[in-house]
Amino acid sequence: MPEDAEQLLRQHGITVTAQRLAVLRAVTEKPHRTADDLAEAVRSMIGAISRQTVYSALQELAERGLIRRIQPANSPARYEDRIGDNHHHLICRNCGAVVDVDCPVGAAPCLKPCDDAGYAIDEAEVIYWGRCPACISDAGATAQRNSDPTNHS
Amino acid sequence: MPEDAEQLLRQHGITVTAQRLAVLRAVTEKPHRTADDLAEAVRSMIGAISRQTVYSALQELAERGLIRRIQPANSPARYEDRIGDNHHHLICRNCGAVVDVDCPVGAAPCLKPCDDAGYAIDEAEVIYWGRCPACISDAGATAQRNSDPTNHS
DNA sequence: ACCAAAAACTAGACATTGTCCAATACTGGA
DNA sequence: TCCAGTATTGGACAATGTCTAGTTTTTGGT
Repeated sequence: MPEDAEQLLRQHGITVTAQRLAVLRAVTEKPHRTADDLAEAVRSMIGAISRQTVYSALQELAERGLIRRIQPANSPARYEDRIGDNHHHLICRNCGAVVDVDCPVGAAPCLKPCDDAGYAIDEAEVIYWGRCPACISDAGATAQRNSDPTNHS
Repeated sequence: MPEDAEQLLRQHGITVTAQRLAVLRAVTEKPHRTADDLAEAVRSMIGAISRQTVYSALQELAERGLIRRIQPANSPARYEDRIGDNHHHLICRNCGAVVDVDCPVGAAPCLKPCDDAGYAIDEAEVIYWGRCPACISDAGATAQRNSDPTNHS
């Protein structure tokens, strides 16, 4: 099975290493996790990885377009492998859970501002903020931030 | 002139202090600045202010709805006093310049996702990413990040 | 297979942004 | 004016990410 991933990396001009394969797999297995969570996941796959390597692997993968980094306010960056379809995100203000939502419009940039002020716009990033079903039913009582802000898509 | 601002704070249930007046004035004078920039501005008004006070003043003002905090990726939080009109932002990937853009739709939440996944959505945050006119004409040559990512609206 | 060059990995120090806390100073109402 | 309640301050701390120098691994040619 690792064949596929190896091919993928090579096709994108990325040299193949155990660390990068594991990082990519971790992102794929459960999207919207933080660098730290991913490092943990990778450790359970290959035993050990340094923090720095996780960061550089994620950066490399993101630069080459294999994964996408999302950086919600009040949260460390998160990563996902669903790319190229211009979807957006819905984030719970209370627990930080992230879910994907399809773009209501279409291809990027999915929105054009009335006045672009001379900017060359390449992306319209949309984040919907609200409360997730779990936090709504918890009625703001015991709910804390960061219960499991990941694979809710 | 400070009369107005004092009234404003009192009306919003905020106790009036020299620091808060200065912070509010700093935000108003030049929007989209960071806490650090604002601290500098305040110091030139009233001589001195602690970092912590700037942060708590900004938080207080934001909570009471007098100012709004925006937190673009790869940038410290920025603050603006234009509130209640659901406008969005256009940010230069190269220099970080921020400009306001009017919401192409109207009142918040200005967009409804097709599938809200059971979330109670209260805001759709839109950030347009691109390159500002200055960075376009600099043709990626000498341009560095953070030339003056502020009052370009 | 082997070797050299290039690239990636690692650990640790460092940078930035923001928060916590306890002591002191100020504000607003009686 | 005095007092209780707030706000301010500075210093330590926390979270996330980056830099760097040295070591290890991968790659491509023999």
